Amino acid sequence: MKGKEIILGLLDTQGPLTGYEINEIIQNQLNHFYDGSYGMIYPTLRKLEEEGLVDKQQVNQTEKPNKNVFSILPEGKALFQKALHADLKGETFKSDFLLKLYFGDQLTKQQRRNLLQQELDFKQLKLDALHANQDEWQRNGITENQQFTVDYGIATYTAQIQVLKKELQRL
Amino acid sequence: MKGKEIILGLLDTQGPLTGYEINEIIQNQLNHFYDGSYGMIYPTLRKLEEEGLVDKQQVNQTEKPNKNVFSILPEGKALFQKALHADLKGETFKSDFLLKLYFGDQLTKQQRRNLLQQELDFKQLKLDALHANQDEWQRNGITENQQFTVDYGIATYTAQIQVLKKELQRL
DNA sequence: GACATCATGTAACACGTTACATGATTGC
DNA sequence: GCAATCATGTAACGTGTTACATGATGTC
Repeated sequence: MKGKEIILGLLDTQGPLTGYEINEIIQNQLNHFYDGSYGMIYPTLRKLEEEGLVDKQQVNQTEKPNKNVFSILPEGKALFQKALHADLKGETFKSDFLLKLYFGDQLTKQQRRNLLQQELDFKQLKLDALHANQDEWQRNGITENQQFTVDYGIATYTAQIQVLKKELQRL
Repeated sequence: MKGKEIILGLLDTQGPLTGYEINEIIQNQLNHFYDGSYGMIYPTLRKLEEEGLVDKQQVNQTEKPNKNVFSILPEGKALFQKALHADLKGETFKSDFLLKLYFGDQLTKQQRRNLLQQELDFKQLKLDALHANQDEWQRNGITENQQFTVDYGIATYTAQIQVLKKELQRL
């Protein structure tokens, strides 16, 4: 699944949304298994509209800036269903941290420690955010499957934090 | 770090290599934190040569097809060092599996089970490959840091396999 | 004769990133 | 006056993917 299908999926399961709201969901709920930005969201929404897969409605607001609310159309729903039932694609993971360590034979002990510590802090932040967000999310309703994606993320981060801590102690 | 720097890094740390050998290393040793293919390797090698960062030498072989062996040049080494000491970039992770589950409220129980089972099989394969490869790798020499990247991968996959199994049992 | 391994490459395309550019409203 | 939040978008670029295209040598 790519940006296009993910936006369709969000519109299909959460109802009409603005580009801004789509970004919020991606940053908060999909953060640990997908990564998107405005630079992808707005151009994609425009394309989806051009292709007749979504519908745009302008909403004027007085206390806030005006906004464009997008709704999914039947053609969009069909395309999303197709994507949802397509063959499972492999995941991609790229880690600058592991690459640097892999090549980092020439690094000093202090530089290695720094790398490990930075990565540890980073992962810890991610884990905290996941926990914090889960509480928020549960109040607005979360499905069993979505809860599982959170559990999966927590388990992954927790295991990684453990390995990082262990290695830091060893050094 | 991107393809360009990774290839430079491999040539710097492992000595002269062919495109084919670079691919082998990426598939076997970097597999769990980087993903590259011939479609990236050969065009990148050509660019590196054009930029004067690597040197190409044709080697004729009798028992095997002829090959092009690439060596890193001082300019290439400098660029690689720069990349190695640059700020740590965040990682990217994209999981088709988690995306489908996230959106998969409408999926039947059987479809969910299939997804989980497929992902479990997939992760198990990755873990087995990592273990198998480690043995091979250790014989040819592995640095402490490289050993850590393996441990990190094993810990991650193991944790994920556990969550997947638990969820499968629950269903 | 078929298959695995070694070996190299291109062309067209898709996709997303980065940087830029703007601006209203609310609350401190 | 300033920061935070809400809100939208484009242009240029970089990077990698997909599909295609080829072929030698060794081994079962």
